[in-house]
Parts: sequence; C-alpha cells; structure tokens
Amino acid sequence: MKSKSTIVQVAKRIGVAPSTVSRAFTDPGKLKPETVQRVMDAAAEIGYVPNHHARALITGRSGAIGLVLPDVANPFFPPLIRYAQLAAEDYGLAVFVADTAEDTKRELQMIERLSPQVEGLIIASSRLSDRVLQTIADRQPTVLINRDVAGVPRVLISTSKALAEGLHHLVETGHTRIAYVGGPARSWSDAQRHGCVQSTLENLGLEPYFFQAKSGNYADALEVSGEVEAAGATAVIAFDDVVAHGLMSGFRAHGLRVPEDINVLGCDDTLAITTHPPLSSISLDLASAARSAVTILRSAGRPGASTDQRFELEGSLVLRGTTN
Amino acid sequence: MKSKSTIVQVAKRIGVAPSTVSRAFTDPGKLKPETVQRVMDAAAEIGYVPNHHARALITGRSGAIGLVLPDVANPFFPPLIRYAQLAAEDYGLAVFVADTAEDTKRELQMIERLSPQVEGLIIASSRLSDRVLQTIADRQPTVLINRDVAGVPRVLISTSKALAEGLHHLVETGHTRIAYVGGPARSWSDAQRHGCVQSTLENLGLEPYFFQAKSGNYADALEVSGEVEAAGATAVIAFDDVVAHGLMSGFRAHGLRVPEDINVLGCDDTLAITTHPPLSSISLDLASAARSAVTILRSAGRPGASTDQRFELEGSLVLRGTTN
DNA sequence: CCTTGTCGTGCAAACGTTTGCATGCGAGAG
DNA sequence: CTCTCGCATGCAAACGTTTGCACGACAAGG
Repeated sequence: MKSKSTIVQVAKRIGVAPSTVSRAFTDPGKLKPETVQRVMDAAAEIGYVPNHHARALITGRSGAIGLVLPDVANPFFPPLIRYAQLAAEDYGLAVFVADTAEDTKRELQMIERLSPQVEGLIIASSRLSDRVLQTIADRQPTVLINRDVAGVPRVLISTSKALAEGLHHLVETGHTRIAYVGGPARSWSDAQRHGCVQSTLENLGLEPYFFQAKSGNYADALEVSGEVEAAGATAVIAFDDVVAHGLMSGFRAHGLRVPEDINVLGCDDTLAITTHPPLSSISLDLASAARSAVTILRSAGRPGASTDQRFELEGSLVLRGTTN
Repeated sequence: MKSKSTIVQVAKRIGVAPSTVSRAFTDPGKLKPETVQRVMDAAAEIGYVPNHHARALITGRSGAIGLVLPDVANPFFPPLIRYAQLAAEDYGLAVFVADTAEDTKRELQMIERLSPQVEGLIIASSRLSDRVLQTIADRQPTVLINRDVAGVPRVLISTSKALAEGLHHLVETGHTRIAYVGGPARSWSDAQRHGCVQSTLENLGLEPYFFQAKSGNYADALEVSGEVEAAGATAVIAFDDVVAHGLMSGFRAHGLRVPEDINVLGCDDTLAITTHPPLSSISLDLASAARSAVTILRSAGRPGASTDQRFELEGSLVLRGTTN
C-alpha cells in the first residue's frame, strides 16, 4: 500500500549526497538551481515525499498545532476551526481538533494527549483554572481564546462596546425592564457580557434582571424563557445566539410576539439570519481572531517573545428584526 | 519552555538500559512488575513523556488520522467530528480536521498535505472523482463516508427506507404534488435521495417535482422556495435540514403556513427541534457511522484486510410539527 | 550434575532526516 | 603564479525511539 521512498534513494538516483537532496527541499537557495531541478525531477519520478516524523525528530517542529474547544457543535466554533486552519496552512501547519464536551477533566486529558505531538495549543473558552492554564502555557506555546489569564498570550473577542451600544438603543426605544440571560458559568465571555450589562444599565439608572441558561444550549434557554417572561422584561440580551434562539421559541410558545411584545438581542451572530424574525445580534470577526491566535502561537516560544500578549477584538452591533 | 527529557535519562536514573524503559511503556508485560514501577516513578519524577516522532519514525504509525470534510459549518459535520474523535481516542489516535470549503482542488491539496502525517484518512462527502479517490485509497488506508466507490472501504448513511416511509406517509395524508429540493450536485447523498423520491413516487403513480439548491445552504434554499410554491406542491422533501429550514423561511415570507399549506420533511435531523414548528426529519446514527469508519480504518492496510468493505446504515423517520 | 527452557534485561542497529564542518573548485586580487 | 575567498556539495553525527538477538540466571526435568 504505502510506497516508501527515502531521501537516499533520490540521492543515489542522480548521484548526489543525501544532504543535497535534503537541502533542495528545505533551503534551495544554497544549491545550484540546476541541481535543485534535478533533485525535484528525481523525487517526482520515484514519488518521494519527505517523512514528517524524521524531520520532526531532528528539528523539533511537528508541523501541527492543536485546537481545543468545548463543543464542536456549538455554532460559534466551526467558523473558528475553519479560519484557524486557514491561518495555520499559511505556516505549513495542520491542525488537530479536540472536543472536550465541556468537561474539565476531559479538557486536561486532551491537552496532555495532544501536547507531545504539537508545536502549540490554541485553547478556546477553557473551563480550566487560571493556575492550570499557566502551567500548561509554561510547558509549550499556548494561546487562549476568550479567556483572560495574565501571563499567557490570549485573544479576547470582546462585545462590550457593541453591547453597550445595543443597550443604549433599547433604552432609547423605550425599554426599561431589560434582562440578561447568561451562559456557561466559568466562561469569560459570559462574565464579560454580564458585567457589561450590569454597569451600562446602572449608569443609565436602570436595574438589570439576570437569568442563566446553565449549559448555554437551546433546551436550557427554552426553559428559562418562562422566568424572563414572568419578570416582565420587555427586552432581553442573550449570552449567545443559540440562547437567543431558545428564548424566542419559548416566547412564541407562550404567545409572545418578537419584537412587538419583547425584544431580543443575541450575541456572536452565528445563526442570526436563520431565525424568524432575523435575530439582532453582535457580529464577531472570527477570522481575525483565529489569525491572530495562530500568529501569536507562531511567535511564542521564540527568542524575545513576550509572554503577556493580549489581543482584544471588538464585535459590532447588527440590528435586524428582533429589536425595534 | 519545553523541557526535554529522554528515555536514556530515565534509564540512567535507575540504572537500566534504555530499551527497558522503552518496554516499560510499550510492552510492560515483558518486564518484572517491580521494574515497570521503578521506571514509571523515575519517568514521573523528571517529567518524561515519550517523543511521538521518534516513535513514529521507527514504527511507522503516527498516532493520528485525518478527517476531511467539505464544510465544518454545516451542522451535519460537527457531530461527526465529535464521534470520530471519540472513537479515535479509543485507539490512541488524535484527529486532524481539514475543511475543504467544498472546493475540489483544495480537497485534493489537503489530502496530500495530510497524507504523510497520518495513519489513515476518513473522507466525508468527497467531491473528488472515483478515479482520484481510488488512487488515494491505494496510497494509504482510507475510508469514505457517504461516497460509494467500489473497491474502497466506505460507510454510507442511507435514508432510502426512512424516506420511502415518509413519502408513503405524505401520500396517505392526501398529498399528491410532492417536491424534492436537492443539494450539492456531486453528492452521493443527494443522488441517493433524489433517486429514492423518484422511484418511490413513480411506484405510487405520482409525478415528482424536482428542484435544486445549488450549494445546499440556507440562502440557496430560501431562493428556491418561490419555485416550489409556484409549482403548486403541497409537500416538499428537502435534501437536508438546512435546506428545509431555508424553504420554511421562504414559505413563511410568502404567507404560506407550515404544515397547513405545505408540508416539509427534512433530512439528517441536525436542527430539527430548533425550527418552528419543529421540523419533521430523518434521524441519522452518526455515532455508529463515525465509529465504523474509524474501526474500518484501523483494520485497513492490515494483513487480510478486505479492500471492498461497504457499511450501510439506515436513518429513521421522525415526524414532528411540519407534516400532518 | 548436566541439559533444556523460560524469563528478564542489555546491546546495538535501525528509522529518515537535518546540519555543522570539511573539502574541492574556480575566480579575483596581489 | 600564488593566495585567499566564496560557493556548491559531501561527510558524518546527531535526533529519541523500537526491536531482533544475545546473554546470564535460575528452575525444572532427566
């Protein structure tokens, strides 16, 4: 099945040293162009393809990075996977994806499993403690996404500005009873959004109503919609779009109309246009986020790499059909 | 950053040969239990962790498999990723994920990139030609998902039975004008579903109406909903749930009610419960599919491995709120 | 007591690269 | 014409494992 041809076979074929063949692939500038050509031709002829592992063994670079995330099925992550992969490609890196199923133990376990076969780790929305994350980051290049741990490189996708903007819009259009339905408890994003709603609303002299969809999935949100309704909220900010979607379904089931009876503002803009009416949300630049993460990872563990990089990207408010 | 400790350091520490340490990790049965313990302790003390690449170099197994798919963002795939990973874990394998963005050239390119660093490839919903897939399968262990190429191991997730069942249900409840809205042209699933609708309906003496949502995404489906409506269909089968969802939105926008004015039956059951009303669909056992794929991959390229394995799993009909 | 077998361990040769150093060659400077 | 220098390439030593083979010790069988 697998044909195995090595660098020395190529070398023999055209009467050069193995090292020459190696250089033709890794540093062609050092060779006479004509030699490079001969090597390439011979390689193609016998179907030679460099052995990654032999190379990794000596150079220490495995040509792969790991992307660890809590739940592939959450619509926030697939785009992240795609963009991370695209970015990694530019550096000749392949990406391992690890789904932790929102389980802390499992997360740690996957990280340890992956650790020896990657050049670096991108850990998104980690549920691990700061201390543990620090330790991990000490062992190999690591960048966190949506987790703010001092001393470890991180990219944060912030929604503060856009959220405040959205809040102001709601207040301007006459809302005074505004609720926030939070997501996963240990999530940085949730803390950030929660805090933002709280401070913004207090500054406006309003009292926020807080609820929580424990795991942040559709079913949880559906369930919590009753409470929101009972509290008499006329507008609700959802932790993310799937929570927003769940809430909308709940409201509709109870005969509430969106946006006439209650306004809904989502977050992340992952499925906005597929709801009815189209969900107002906060759109994120995941492509930039992923690209930054990979770039930082690339430079981490290099001479003169700052260990405390912190990139913060702002989302932007997109008003659609669920707000007025 | 990266601490490097090797097998010989461990060996030295307790005065044994490197080979003994190696065996303690790979084949503990060959050693005195006490020796194994001593090795493990010493390894833990100095934080030794086996070097994957050195191991791969000599054994030829990289400890990784590749999962190639057209679009991570399509809700069909994330569960597949998760289950594939779960299954791979049992064999101590990590999984590379490659998103081809539905691009044939890119697909081939990713496969070639991944090929040298994996023990095998799972290619889902490939857009490549049979011939090319054959060639790929010749070079390394490969299993196809939802692609039926003779001579290369494959697992097919069939919906024929469930679809026929659904069709009969529609006819029994009085529908005579039934449409099928297809998805990506080169897709095996689409061909299979298209064929099933055609033959089943013809057997029942009805003439099917065929439409197509080119890329199979929400926007395409939304667009095609008008045509379906114009054709006077009273029931529509969608290639998958996202197409179904798009159609529903289209219908609603034009004032049609589901299911009163038109019935909708989806496929894949990826987002059934999050639509309104909840989408009737055909549920798939992705967990089994993924597990089979990994298992087949594992046994492929082994002595006595049949090259022509073909697993077919049947989906099951789930009637919810979009049919009557 | 010698043979034979088993068990636990050591030795050393791979695996396919990369890379620092050495070498030979021709060209330009003196 | 000799010296020096740079360029293109060869040589060989790593990188960290795994694994076939050999070896010694010890037990059991004759």
